[in-house]
Amino acid sequence: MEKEYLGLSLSLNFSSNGFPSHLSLLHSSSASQPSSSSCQPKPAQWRHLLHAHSESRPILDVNQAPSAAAGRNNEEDGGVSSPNSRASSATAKRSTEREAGSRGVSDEEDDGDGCRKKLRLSKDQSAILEESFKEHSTLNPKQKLALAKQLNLRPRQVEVWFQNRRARCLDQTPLSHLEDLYPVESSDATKTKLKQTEVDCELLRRCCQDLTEENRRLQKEVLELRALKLSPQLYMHMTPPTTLTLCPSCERACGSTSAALAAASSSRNQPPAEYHQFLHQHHRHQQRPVAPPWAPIQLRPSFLDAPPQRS
DNA sequence: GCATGGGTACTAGTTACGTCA
DNA sequence: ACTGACGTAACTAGTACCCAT
Repeated sequence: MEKEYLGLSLSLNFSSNGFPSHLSLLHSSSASQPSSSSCQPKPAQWRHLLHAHSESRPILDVNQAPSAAAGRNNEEDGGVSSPNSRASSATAKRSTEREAGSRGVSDEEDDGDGCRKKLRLSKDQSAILEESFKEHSTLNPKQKLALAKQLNLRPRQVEVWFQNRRARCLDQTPLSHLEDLYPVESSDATKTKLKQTEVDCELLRRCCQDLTEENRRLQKEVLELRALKLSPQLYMHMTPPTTLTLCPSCERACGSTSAALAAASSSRNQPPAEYHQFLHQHHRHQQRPVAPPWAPIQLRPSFLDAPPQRS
């Protein structure tokens, strides 16, 4: 599944807590804050409400093994044909339930226990699951069944645990390549998705700062060049270069600026190397971290005539 | 070879329960 | 005893891929 992670806009507005608005939203929702729409019961809530009003079912001890849980449907324990049968059947059911308007009720009857009771896995169960996760972060149907049998859980529970575990563990993130450029100190060694989102946010904030600074510097440079253009006696003394040379102080072509100068000089027959040296003599080069790995700044060849861009 | 539909397996996001300070 | 924060099990919705037709 290929995803375009770097489609993020850099025109993010950072709120007072340092998070872009949509990330703040993510942050808050992950912290289980009730959403605005929670006034109206969601399907699961309907299910819960329905169950709360029906006293016909006995309360089950969900920490008991499936075989011991009274009334539980154990169809999955033999789920050879459908390792993800519950999810799949739920997916298949969704459309029909939507049409029938009987959402949520049929699941109960399939499950046998009605409401969502939360199982707390024992330390042993968690340890075995962790061990298994270290070996392979995904399970094939056989492994899932074996693990479920070993742990006395339903295969669906093992499956859910692995899904949640994968969500919690992020080794590679879309912005991980920026961490070398912008090291972020983290107090906690364990990477959760939420923590990684915070780190990503910090990376983007720093990149944004750098780009703003770069933009300011370039605008200043354009102004200087424009002023230079208006004083003809200055480049009367300059000899046109035959080749474009590297800047001796920074040992690079000074990024897009020199490229734009080269482009401009090729069309205007102006001396870029001398301009460059002049700039070095007249203002200090800022040594920044390596430029962020996204699109280089494109300047029009006629940028010397263009009015300064507003940031 | 192609379109199509069903099944499967996954991710992202959300909800709700259990625990703890 | 109560409460809010937090971790996480369980859920929904959506998507990609595979395979049979």
